[in-house]
Order: sequence, then structure tokens, then C-alpha cells
Amino acid sequence: MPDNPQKEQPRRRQARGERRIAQLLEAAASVFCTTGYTAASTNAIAREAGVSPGTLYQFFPNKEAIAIELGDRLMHEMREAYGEALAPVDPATPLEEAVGAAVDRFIAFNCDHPVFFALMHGPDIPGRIAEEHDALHATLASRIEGLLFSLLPDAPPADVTRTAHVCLGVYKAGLELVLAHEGAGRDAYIQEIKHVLIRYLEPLVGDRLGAPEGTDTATTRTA
Amino acid sequence: MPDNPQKEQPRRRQARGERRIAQLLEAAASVFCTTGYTAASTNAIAREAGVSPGTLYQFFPNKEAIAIELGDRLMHEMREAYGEALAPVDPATPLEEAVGAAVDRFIAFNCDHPVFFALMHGPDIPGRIAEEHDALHATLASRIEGLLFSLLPDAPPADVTRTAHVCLGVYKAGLELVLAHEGAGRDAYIQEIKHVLIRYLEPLVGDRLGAPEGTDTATTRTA
Amino acid sequence: MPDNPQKEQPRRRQARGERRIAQLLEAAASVFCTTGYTAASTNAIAREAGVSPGTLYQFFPNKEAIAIELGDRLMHEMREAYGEALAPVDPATPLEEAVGAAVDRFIAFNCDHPVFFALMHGPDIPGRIAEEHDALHATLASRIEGLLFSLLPDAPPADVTRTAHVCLGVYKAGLELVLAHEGAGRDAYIQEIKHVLIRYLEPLVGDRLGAPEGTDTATTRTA
Amino acid sequence: MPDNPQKEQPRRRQARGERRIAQLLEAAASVFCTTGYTAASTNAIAREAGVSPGTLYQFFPNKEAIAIELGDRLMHEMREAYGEALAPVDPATPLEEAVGAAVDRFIAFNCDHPVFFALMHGPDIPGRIAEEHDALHATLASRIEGLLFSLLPDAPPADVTRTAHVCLGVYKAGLELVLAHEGAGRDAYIQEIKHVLIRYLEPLVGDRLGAPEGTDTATTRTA
DNA sequence: GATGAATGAGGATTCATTCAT
DNA sequence: TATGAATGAATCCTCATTCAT
Repeated sequence: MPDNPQKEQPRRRQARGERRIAQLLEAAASVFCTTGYTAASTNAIAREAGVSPGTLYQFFPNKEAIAIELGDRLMHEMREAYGEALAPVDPATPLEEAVGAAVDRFIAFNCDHPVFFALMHGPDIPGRIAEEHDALHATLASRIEGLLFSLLPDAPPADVTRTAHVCLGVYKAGLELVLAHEGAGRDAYIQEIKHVLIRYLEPLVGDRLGAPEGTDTATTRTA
Repeated sequence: MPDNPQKEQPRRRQARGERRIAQLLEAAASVFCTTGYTAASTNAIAREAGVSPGTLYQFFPNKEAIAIELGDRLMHEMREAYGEALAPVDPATPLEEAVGAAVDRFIAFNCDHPVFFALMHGPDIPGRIAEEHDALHATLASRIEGLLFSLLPDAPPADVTRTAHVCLGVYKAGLELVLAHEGAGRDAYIQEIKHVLIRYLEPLVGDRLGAPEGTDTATTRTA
Repeated sequence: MPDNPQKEQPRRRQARGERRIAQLLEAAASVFCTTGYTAASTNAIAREAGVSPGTLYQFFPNKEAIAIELGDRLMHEMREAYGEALAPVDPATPLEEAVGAAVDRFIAFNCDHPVFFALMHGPDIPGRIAEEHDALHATLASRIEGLLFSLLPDAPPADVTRTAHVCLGVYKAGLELVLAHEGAGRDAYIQEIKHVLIRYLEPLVGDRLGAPEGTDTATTRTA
Repeated sequence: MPDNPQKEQPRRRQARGERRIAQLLEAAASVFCTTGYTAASTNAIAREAGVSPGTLYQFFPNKEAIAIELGDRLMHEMREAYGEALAPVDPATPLEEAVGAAVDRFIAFNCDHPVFFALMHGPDIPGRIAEEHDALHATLASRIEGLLFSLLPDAPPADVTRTAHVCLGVYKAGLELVLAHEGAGRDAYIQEIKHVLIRYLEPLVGDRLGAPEGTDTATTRTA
């Protein structure tokens, strides 16, 4: 059988198909944002994309796959756009700066890609969280972990992991508040997130080289 | 909020009716916990309660009303059970103690009433948050606000409001982590929440009477 | 909880419900006959029954369940209507008579209940035949087996089982031909089935008491 | 049948086209066997063949046409492979031998070409049997009829036709049992089919020259 | 010819809600 | 009140078939 070269999976996709996929993912992002993942219907996504339901299923086997692909692309974009933002950090960088930069970038990314938030606040039910959200979450968590390791090379891994999860949790909670406000209020909340994180990490990082004095002063808000 | 839709009956409800309602709410709590609000079906709630769907609709006009009433009762129970726990606090109380106690009580309450979490991390979408969650959230936030006011009598109200929201956000994020772990891991996360909150609030409270010294030391973890 | 007596499965069904079930099964029978099991759609069944799809699912969890229940009722009806027709037979009964009576009754039943045939010719795929058809088939086969045991008390069980399956197969094949013809043609085919079966069983039964002579003559057709 | 819909091309098909068709039919055979005709999807066939759905429809106007062509080729193959097996038989051939040979060949062919069975025990409904099955069935029946004519030159044509149909029915029923078993069980069922047919035909054939004696003995099983 | 994309009606099933008893 | 029945739109997904490239 020398003449069925497409028998294997590689899926020679046409340009049109790629466009459709992008279209569908965009539509899915929009619908997920509007109605949440659980309540989003594949028909609604197809409608939003201006195609028939069948077309959607030509490219995705089910709703979850859409969310997964969306998450994957989001992660890729994040890596590309903010490249080494989360990469290990020069331990000499002041904590404030490191945290401030990371939060700013995250917030910017999330404002550009509101689905991110929708996907992270998984389809509810603590403990029975679906794949894609786990994936997003896990990826983010491990990146934060990496960052923390560069700041806290001597901390026990379990602690670093926990700290990373706490940071991510705080960030997500803060993001919700940030997105719920506009203008000055939003900026104020961004400041608060940074503040919470810095204050949380400070003692840990401070331990690196004996707690530097004056730290307290530096992070006391005036707002 | 004196006009909850399901309370327009001429008062003096029969005992049987009250029992039914309790039954239904209990069932709803169980189902919401298992499947999440969005995925919970009224039929499933009725079945779990051992009544027919018709009966359910004799007491609640729709699914949302169930969640709302559940939230209301939860708040009542909370007020009763933990009574003055969130009431204004003697400004002399050490911050650690106040935060520690509040967090412990919250956690305890949430472990006793897992629906609470399900309702708070509701089914929904940033920006278009449904009634019941808003209600729960708002009530909690205002209670925390009250608590903070007692600690920070001189802070601008807008700041206190924001701080309360941040605290609530941090707590919710932490709760998710706490519930996701068991045993020692859970305890460790509880400590982290407290730590985050204390460190976050410390400078604010410290401002009350000029920053007390030694604060840093007191909250530096050894873990 | 003394007041939710309906918590368990017994399904207190109302008379209306029973009527609906009968209606639905009748509709299903009609649709199965018209389109075959595989191609029959639950919507079509509901439509035929004059109810909404939801109503169908109040009584049956899925299409298969309908076929199963239909099969069960069919078996019950058969047992009631033709009662002991397939019960063990007086070994003294002439084979012709026994076979003739059994075939006649079966044919009559199948003409009264055409679904029977549709259900027996399962949803195709040899080897992967679905439950309900297996059930019907197995029940029939075991009844025939019982009948044969009464005729051939000394035969090895494995042989009796095989013989029973062969008889059932022959009967089903014959039934197809019978149903495909009308009037005289139908009668002729009925005769043929009987003839095939009698000739097939004759030597086995004949062995009982030394092959009676003249058997051949008795079953030689003149048609 | 010179006007099969998929043969209207100006004859002289390219070799590639022929290969494609063979490919598709092979795939169809495989899919029909696995899932049955009704449940088989043209997309699945195309996928199995390693071509796109569009390609499939370049050669066949619809699903049914595939089955029809498959049936036709099957008949051709049968004719070629077992050539004169079903051709008129020397009336002197002992019945046992003639039937035994015919059944053996049929069984062999069916084991080589499992689709045959799938197409015969088609997807369908008594009374509204689809084209392809009719075709297969009719062809087979007429061949058997021819064979019987050679054995029973004096029988009324209507009887021969009926007898042929009965034989075919018995054979199909038997085939189902044969395919459902393996090893010794299978062989035993093959014996049973032969036995049923021989005993069924014996008196008819016997009539040819006055019933030969000893017939009974010859066909009495020892199993 | 060949491909993959596109279609859209249809299939099974669910569910919030209403109704008759 | 309480019940089980009824609804019908909506869900996810499939499939025979057609179309643009």
C-alpha cells in the first residue's frame, strides 16, 4: 500500500482549517468569558464563530479539548510575550522589583487575554477540577516555583512548593478584584496584590542574607 | 433585604413546611458540593431530599432562590455560631491573635459547611456574578470591614473597604488550598493564610500607634 | 427522618404513568418493526406515542431499556398466552404433533406480536449482540432446551443445548420466510418449517425406543 | 443488471481508480463487519481506507451503493472461487456428498469473507429489506434453486423455489451459530447444518427413484 | 482526482419548570 | 400540599453528503 501516505495521524491541515481553528478558539474564549466554562455550549461557540456545530467537531473532539487547546495556546503566548519574565531572577534583584514586575506582566497578560482567568477558575467543584484547568494551574505554579527557587535556593522544596501555591492563590484572588474594578480602583488593587506578596515573601527572602534592616519601612504603604 | 422572594407567605409557616425547607436546603447543599451550582439540577436536589420536583417548586421559585436562601441561612448560622467572632475587636488585641482566631473560626465554619465554599467560588463569571454569591460575598466583606474598622479607626473608609476585599480574597484563595490538602499539609496552609494576612495588615495596624518594634521578628516563620 | 417514605426506589407509579409506559412500548414496537432497532430513534418513538421526548425518558433511561422491557413483557405474554405450550411434553406425544403444535403457537404469537421478530434479529454485528436480544434469545433457547430434555432424557446435555440452538435458528429463519409471504405461500412455509424440524429431530427421538419403522413414510411430503 | 449507478463512467477506468475502489470496498467490508451496516459511517469507511470522504463519494454515490457493489463483487468472487461448486450436480451424486460439499464450500467462503454474513443478516427489517441484501439473497437463492433442479428434475418449480429458500434460510441460521463458536463447537454446528439439510432434502431426492432403503441409517448421528 | 472543510438536520439525553390529580 | 407526569427547548455530538481548492 504505497499510496495512502495520509494514513497516519499527522493531519495534513489546510490553511483554511488553521484559520477556522483560530476563529473557533477566539469564539470559545469569548463565550467562556461571557458565560463561564461550565455554562458555555459548543453550539454557542460555533455560532459565535459563525460556523455550524459540525465544523467545530471537525477540529475538536469535545468541549474540553477546546479549553485545553485554548489553555495551551495561552501558555505559549505567555511564554513568547513575556518570555523570561518568570525565568529565574538575579538574586540581587530587590524583591519589590521582582514581584512588581512579575505582577505587572501577569496583570497585563490577563487583561489582554481575559479567558485566562475564566479557565483558571476551573469548572468549580473543588477536588474534581478538570484537566485543562489543572494544566494551566500547574504550569503557572511550577513557573512561580522556579522563580522562588532562584530567590530561595536554600529553602526546603516542600516549602517552596507551598509558597508558590500561596502566591498563585493570592494572585488569582487579586486578579479577580482587579478585573472587577476600573481606573484608579484597579490600580489600587494592583498595588495591594504586590504589597501582599512582597510582605509575604519578604521574611523568606530576607533570611537569605540575614534580614536586611529597614525592610519594614520600605514596604509600609502610605495609601 | 427584607423581600426575599420566598418569604412572601403570610408568615406563620407550618412546622411541616419549615421542615421541608430545611430538608431541601440540606439536599441542595449536598448536591451543590458534589456537582457545583451550575451542574446541580433541581431534580437532583428534590431526589436527594426525597421529595418530588413539584414539592421543591412549592417552596422555591427557582434554582437561584435555593442558593440564595442557602446563603442567607449560612450567614445566619455563622453569626449565631461564631457570634461575636467577627464583631469589633478590642484594639489592644495583638494582630496575630485577632487574625489567627478569625481565620481559625472561618476555616472551622467552612469545614462544617462545605457548601459555603461551593457558593462562594460559585458557578460564575467575573463581572456577571450571580445574586447569591454577591450576597454572601458582600456580607462577609462588610463584616470583615467592620472588624478592620475597629482595628484601624483612622484609616480612610475607601482603604478599609479595599483592604477588607483583599483580606477576603486572600482568605478564599487560601481556603481553596486548605480544602485541597489534608492533615499536616492542611495545617501548613492554614498557617500560611494567617501569615499572609498578618503580614499584610501589620503595617496598617502598626501605624495606629507608631510602628511597634519587633514586629518583624514576631511574624518571621521558622518553617 | 420518618417523613420521606418515598426515598427508596419502589417508584410509586401512578395509573397514568402505567398507561404511558404501555403507550410508549406500543409505539416502540411499532417503530422497531418499521425501522428496525438500530435505526429507531427515541424521538420517533416519543412522537409515535404522542408525547414529548422528555416524557419517554421519565420512564426509560435509554433506548436499550425500552427494548429490554418490551422483550420482558413479550416473554411474559408468551408465557401467559401459550402457557405450557413449551413445557415438558409427554414423551408419548408423537413428535409431529409436538413440533407442529409448538411451531403453530410460535408462529401465531409472532404474527400477533411482530416486534418479537425485530427484537430477535438483534442489532446486527455477530458476536456483539446487545443484551435484550441475547435475553430473548436465551430465554427461548432454554425453553426449547427444556422441551427437548423431556423428549431426550438420555442425551448428553451439550448435545441437547446444541440441538436447541439449531431448532431455534431454523425456526427464526423459517419465521422470516413465513412473514415474507401471505396466504397459501405462508402456510406452505409453515409446513416446511415443521417438516425440517421433525426430520431433524426424528432420528434423535427415534433413538429413545429403538427407531420405530415407517417413520420415513410418515414425514414424506406430498406437496 | 448492467446499469449499476456507479458504473456509468465511460468504461475504461484508470487503474488507480480501480485500486481506490478496491481499497474502499475492503475498508467498507471491514467496517461493516465491525459495526454492522446501519451503524457504519461513510466517514469511518473513508478513514479506514485512508482516503478523504470526498474521495469516497467520487466513486460511490452513497452508502448503499457501497454495499451493493460489495455484494456484487462478493458474488463474483464466489462464482470464480467456488466455480462450479453450485453448478448442477450429477444426479447420481449421493445427497450427503452434494450437501456436504456445498455447505463446506459456503462455510469456507463465509469465513474468508466475513462481510458476506454481515450483508446477509443485514441491518434491516422484515418486509422492507434493502437492495443489496435482496440482491445477495436472490442470487444465492437462485443458485441453490439451480442445484436443486438438477437433483429434482421432476419437482414443480414453485416447490423447488420454496425448498431453495428454506435451504438458504437454514444455512444462514446455521452460519450464525457456526460463526458464534470456535474449534470443536464450530465443527459440531457445521455437522448439524449438514444434517438438517440432508434430512430435509432426503425424502425429496429419495422420491426420484423410489425411496432407497437404509437412508435413515445413513444419516443417523452418533454424536 | 483528491483533499479536507463545511453543512445542518438529526440523535440521545437532560433539565428547569409547570400541571393535573 | 404533595406527587409524579409532562414539557420542550437545549445540550453534546454524529453523519451522510456537498463544496472549494
